[in-house]
Amino acid sequence: MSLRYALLGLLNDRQASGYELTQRFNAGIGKYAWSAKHSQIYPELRKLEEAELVEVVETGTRGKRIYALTETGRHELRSWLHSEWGQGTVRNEFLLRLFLLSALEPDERVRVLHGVRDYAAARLAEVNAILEWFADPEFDESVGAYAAKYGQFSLEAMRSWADWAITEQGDGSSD
Amino acid sequence: MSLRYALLGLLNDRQASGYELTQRFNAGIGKYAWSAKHSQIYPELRKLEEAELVEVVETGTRGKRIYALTETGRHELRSWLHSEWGQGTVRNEFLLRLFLLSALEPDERVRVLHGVRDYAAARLAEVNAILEWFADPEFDESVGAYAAKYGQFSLEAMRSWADWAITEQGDGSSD
DNA sequence: GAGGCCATGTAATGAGTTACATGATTAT
DNA sequence: ATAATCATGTAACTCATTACATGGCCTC
Repeated sequence: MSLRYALLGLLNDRQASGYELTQRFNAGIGKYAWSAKHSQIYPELRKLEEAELVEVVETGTRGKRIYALTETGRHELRSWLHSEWGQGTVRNEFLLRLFLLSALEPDERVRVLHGVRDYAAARLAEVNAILEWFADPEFDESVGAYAAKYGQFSLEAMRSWADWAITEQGDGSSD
Repeated sequence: MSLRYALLGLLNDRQASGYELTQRFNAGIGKYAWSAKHSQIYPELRKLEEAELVEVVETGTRGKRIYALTETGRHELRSWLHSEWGQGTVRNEFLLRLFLLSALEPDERVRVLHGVRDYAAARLAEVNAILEWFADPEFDESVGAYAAKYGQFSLEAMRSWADWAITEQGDGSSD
């Protein structure tokens, strides 16, 4: 059901076509929280329309259909956000790899850990750039602001963890 | 393919039956990184056996089959851990909710955020307990040690984020 | 007019969940 | 004997990815 709410949430921010929603899934949300391809998005929008949670507010050239939330849809989204937050689906290949790291020899592990730290640092730079963008007072709050800040905190945590893991391994060479 | 590697990784730690692997999925890995039900695990183990990545090393009463990694399997697991760590599958309902938080009115949002902070704090307590357990010198390193430490870092990040988000909302009442 | 992007769709396949189904062993 | 736990499996369904398919619009 999460895809459904992801779509409702994005449409709550502003109305959009399936194509545009697909783009947005490739950006923030898709990278960090929930991803979907157009082949899943288009049929889901049709279903949401049928359920009257969204409606087509404009049609354009070459079959373009712009969807917007209905009041029912907005209500549905909010009641989901109020429902239990614990333990939804979690699927994180990255963390899975961490769980299995002990399968490597210490020296191999250190090499991999350096890669992780670099990865975290690179992502953190991305997120910091986004946060500066949000700091511009021209925006007030868009969907991404909370998530971006969360990304900053958790990428810093990842980087710190990698540093810890590397020194734990007896290799103190940093950078 | 991740399930496959999750199983290989758990078996690398020590040999196990499908039933036991199912239990382990309900604990650490399943809670934080990757989950699976027995109905998916049993058939996958059969496939892994056919591919000679695992083998049955012991059969017990009532159809019990204990699997162990083969050399091929161990090699497969390691080469996966050496392959590209960037951007695997990410599916995190919790983070999705964060992305969509702006759909709530400020006061509702604060209420939800308090829930998030409490959730993070509770999970952090869990993880800290596990880490004390690992600190016991009787264990050296098992699968979970790196992951648990990562959990500690990232749950602290989540708690800090929630605190930040709550004060950002104009409600400074902490604890 | 060629190539890239906009825009939507369907079909086939694979991954994952829920429900159905069975039966042995252990503890009370 | 009854319930809980051990132990494995299959079937039906839903969710998600990859591949196939079409065509308009815009820029060079």
